[in-house]
Formats: sequence, C-alpha cells, structure tokens
Amino acid sequence: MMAGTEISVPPEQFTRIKALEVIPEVLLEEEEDGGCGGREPPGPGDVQAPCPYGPLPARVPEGEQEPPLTTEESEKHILTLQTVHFSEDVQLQDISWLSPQPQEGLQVTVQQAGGGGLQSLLWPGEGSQQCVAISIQEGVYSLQETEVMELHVLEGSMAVASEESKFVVSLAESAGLLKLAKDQEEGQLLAEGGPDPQVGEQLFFVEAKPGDEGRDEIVLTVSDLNVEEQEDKPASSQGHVEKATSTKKTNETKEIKRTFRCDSCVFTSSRISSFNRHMKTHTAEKPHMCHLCLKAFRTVTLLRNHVNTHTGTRPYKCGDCDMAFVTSGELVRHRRYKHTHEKPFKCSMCKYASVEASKLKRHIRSHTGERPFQCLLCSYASKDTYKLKRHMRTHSGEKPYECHVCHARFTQSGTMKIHILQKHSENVPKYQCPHCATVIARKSDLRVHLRNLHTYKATEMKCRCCSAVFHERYALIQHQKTHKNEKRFKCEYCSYACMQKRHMTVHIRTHTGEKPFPCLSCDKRFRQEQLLNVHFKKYHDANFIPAVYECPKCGKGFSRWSNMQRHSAKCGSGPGKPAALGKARRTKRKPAVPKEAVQEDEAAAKELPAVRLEQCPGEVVPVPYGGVAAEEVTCDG
DNA sequence: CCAAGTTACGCCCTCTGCTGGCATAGC
DNA sequence: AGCTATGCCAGCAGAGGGCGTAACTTGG
Repeated sequence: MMAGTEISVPPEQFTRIKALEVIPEVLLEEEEDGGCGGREPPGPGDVQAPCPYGPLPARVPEGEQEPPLTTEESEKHILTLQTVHFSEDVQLQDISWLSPQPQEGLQVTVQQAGGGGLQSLLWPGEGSQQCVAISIQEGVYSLQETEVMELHVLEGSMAVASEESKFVVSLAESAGLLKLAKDQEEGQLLAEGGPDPQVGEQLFFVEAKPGDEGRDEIVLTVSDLNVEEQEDKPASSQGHVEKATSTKKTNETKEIKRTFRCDSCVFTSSRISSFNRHMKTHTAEKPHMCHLCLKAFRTVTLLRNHVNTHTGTRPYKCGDCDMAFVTSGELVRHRRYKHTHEKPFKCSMCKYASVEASKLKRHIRSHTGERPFQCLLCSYASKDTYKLKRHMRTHSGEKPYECHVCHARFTQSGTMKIHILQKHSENVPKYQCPHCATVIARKSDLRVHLRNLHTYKATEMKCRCCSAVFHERYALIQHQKTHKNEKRFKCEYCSYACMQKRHMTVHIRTHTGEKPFPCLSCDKRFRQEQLLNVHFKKYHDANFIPAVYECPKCGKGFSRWSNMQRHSAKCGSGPGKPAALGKARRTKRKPAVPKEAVQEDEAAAKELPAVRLEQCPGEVVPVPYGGVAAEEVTCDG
C-alpha cells in the first residue's frame, strides 16, 4: 500500500473492489479478435482468471461464479457503492485493459447525467503502488437512475469536470470486470501524490452492473481507460473517445470534437447521444414484448413491425403493383427487384450487380471458390446454406416433391417440373437441332447432342469405307450412310460385285478353283468353311439331326426353306400371305448360308440341309432326320 | 421518439447444365 | 448375339432472384 493520503470516508461508505483480476492477455487477444456484435462481454469467469499481479484484496472466492444478471435486476438495484479501488499490488501499467497507457495521478469525477455532484478519484500512487478509486460522495442511486452517468477524468489534482470530456458511463450488464462489494473496508483507497504533469487528459470508459444478489453490490466494468489525443498519438483500437482537436494539458472548457468509439464493436460516433443510444445495443434489455408470441424487442418500432407480421398488416404498398410490405425497407427492395431494377452492389470482377449486398457476397464466392458450408457426412461443401440443405437430401433420401399425376417423387422441384412437362403435358416442347433433323425432348440433351455430333474435333475421323476424313461426327455419319448398300467390292474376272470383302474372297475362289477347307474324314474339299461343316455333319456325324420345314397349311415336311415356300404357295399360303410365314421371317429364320455363297457354289449348296435357326412351335416344327427323303418328312412322323 | 434507410441472415424458388443409368436402334 | 451410339430420364449441383424478418443507423 502506498503511503498516501487516505480519504476519510466512513467504512460503510466505501465499497472495495471485491476482485480486480486483470484479464489475461490471452483473453484480451480473444476479445480483440472478436468482431463487432459477436464479442461476448467479459463474464464472471473472466474475473476468476488468475491474476498475474498477485492477489488483490478481497478477491472473489475461488470458484465463485458471477451469475448472469437479468434486466429486472439491473433496473432496481440500489447503488450503494461509494468507493472503488484497486489493490496496491496492481500496477496500473500492467493492467493494460484498464489503461493502455497508464497514467499516474489521475483524478476522476463521476457525475450523474442529470447533474449531481458525485466524485470519484482514480489515483495511482508512487512507484508500483497503484490504486484506483471512484468515490460517490453522496446520495444513494438506483442503477436505473445511474444507468447514464458522465464520468470526467481529468489530469492533475483538480477534479474539475469538463463538459468536453464528459462521456457516458453505462451501467450495462454487458461487462463486469470490476466487482465492487459493499461494506468492505479493507484496502480503502487513498490518493497520494500528485498527478503526473506529463500525462494528458484521459477518459475512462466504465460500465457498471449489479453484482451478486443485486442489492448489495454492483459491478463496474472498466473496459478501457484512455483518451487519446489524435494529434499526439495514433488512435488506439481500444480507445473510446478521441479528440479531433488537441486539448493537451488543459482543463479549459472549449469546443472539442470527439469521436466516441464503442469498446465492444467498431462503432464510432461524433454525437454522444448516438453513442449513448448505440451502447444500449450491447445490452440485453428488451422491454417491449409481443403480446402474441411473447418475443421481446428493444424498441417500440421493432415490436410494431413484429406484430405486423402476426396481423398481416402491411402498411407499405407498392405503387406499381399489388404488393405490400411490413417495412419501408422491404418496399424499397421490392421496387428495386421488380420495377426500378436498380442494382447498387456491383461485382468488381465481372458485370454482375445485385439489389442486395448479401447477393453480391454470395456471388463473390463464385469467383473465390469459397465454400463455407461443409457437409458433415461427405466432402461436399456449399457456397450457401440452401445448397447444403438441398444436398443433404442425397444423404437422407428425402424426395419432397411429388408428381400429382403419377405420384412419382423427386428430390428437386425443377426435376419434377420437367417430369410433369414431359410425361403429363399435352404440348410437350421439343428442341430441334439447328444442324440436323434430330428433335430432342430436353434442352440439356440437345446440348449433349450438339456437343457429341456437331462439335468440331481437331482430330480427323476417317470413313471406314473410303479415304474421306471429317472433323464433325455428324458429317462422318452422314457420309458413311452413302456407302450403305453400295457394292464396293467388284470381281476382276466377272461382273460380280458385293458389299463385303469376305464375300468377294469366297467368290474369287470360284475363278481360281481354290478349295482351302479339306474334309478330314474323306477326300472332299470345300471353298467355304461353313460348307465343310455341313458336309461333315451330314455324312460323318451320327448325332446330327437335320431340321425339317413344315408347311403351315398342310403340315408336309421339307428339308429346305425354299422348297417349303414354293409348296406353300401352291397350297394357298403363298409368300407374304400366311401369317406363319411372315412371323417366321420376323424371327430371322433364314438359311444359314449366305445367299451369295449358295449361288456361287451350287454344287455344294445342294448338299446343304435346311438349318433352322429358331424353333417356332405351331408354325415350322423341326422333325428328326430319319434317313427318309427330306421333302416327304412330316411333323406326324 | 419516429420513420426511413441500411445491414444481415435465412428461406425458398427458378433456371440452367452436367452426369450417368437405361432402353433401344443400328451395325 | 454382341457391341456401339444415342435419346430419354432422374439426380444433382451452380447461380441467381425475390421475399421475410430482425436489428441497427441516421436524421428530423
């Protein structure tokens, strides 16, 4: 304890700091990192943080928690606090949150907004012995009354209140760094030594709130305590009041422009009334309650707007359409969207412009690729909340959209819409390919069509029939169609021509006499492998059972398709007439040997049995080859 | 205190386009 | 019969429009 002049105040009129524990730097850093609005006020737990400066008198007992204060409490508690002091163990320069630039010898005057004569002292002592005092000399004030106080912090020993240096002490519950307990006499503050003449005027920002149990104590929050003179030093981020003009080393009353800076957010204002009003935004006080849903609001206007959402009252009507809105802002926005098309928010990277800032912010993510919304079940991340919500249906399997016609369900409304359009609508839109006759049901599929068939390809695509090359697939296909039915292979010995090379190879053997397929069981040779196989089965395979074609009219059996046809025509079921014949053709019941090959080698063809490719019961039934004349075999046999 | 303006977040919607499974026609 | 090409179709994601609501700021 410094050897100072004790302020002679009866013990009961002093309230000693119950606990002044400097917020650890880590906590301070965390607070500073917090953005506007999101910053939580220092809670009771903060008070409990270990004090690096040694124990303070009357510390808050270990483990004691400061219960959160309610609005009701803060309104009615009696301010019995008389004096606030810091422990002598605490060096002012160490408690940087209290005073970023600790000063010695400061005198503080606290006045009630309405006038009053409250006085306090902030009086650092000699050397490391420091103390702070706020003395309220007279009167007992409820917190409600003292919610707005003006704190005058002056340098020097003269506690002269300067109008210019006034600022608000809010008894908010938003912060509680200094806890003041009533009826604690220990460590009463003394002012000793004079003010440092080198020190400029400094303002302290003090918030107060009721402490535990409300009645007996309040909590003063000294969030930051400094006043910066702009021309002398750069503005501190923690500063609260900045002078626009220098008032260095002066107590004179003169016009000074100050910027009031909120400690809890980035708000600044040149008007103390605005600052005062702003500070209320950091309180949880919401006295205006909705009688319909019991939701509370800070202002009457907010409550009224809210109630309008219940009642459907929409006083702001659009002059250009039938829309009406609860607030003027909604109407303005609506008009921009629908009528004026004013888009104040412009993207710096493209031509995009939006009516709302949030839309521009969302748009910017398409440039940056930022995806803040991470799916918890997979690696997908979205650029906005809705897409993530929509994506989550892929995990849940939810299909909220149902077709009213066929009751098919869909994950997205757009998919259902397309479904209804394509499946259940009369005038189904079709998309005509601009380059060919193709008509496609969906625009997106037309795009695929264009990409696959009508896109220029750097690599050449060769015709499989000639030497022509193309860069577009559609052109290639069209060209290759010109080769269809084209007998490109012409015999150099006769007029024969055919469409396939393999056919020409066989044909050429009729001129050369080549018979490359010898029978291993006899001495016969064949020009085609298939002729060899038929020969082998007929004459050397005991298990071979040839098929027989039966006339569907009379049931007579034939070993050859052509013979049966000829008979059938005479029988009254001529070619093209009987259904059985037509159906047999549809089932690909054709001679196994190509027509050309049969014609080319008639001698071998005569050995061919009728080979059935498919069974068609009731039409042409295969009958066992029993060694009788094939033409005469019937189904009955 | 009030109204207007601003900001922010959220929700829902539409339009768009890509993807891959499927059916089918043609070779 | 097998292969390939291609249209059909549902699923899914990107981008953006429009509105609802609450909260805050500003100026009168």
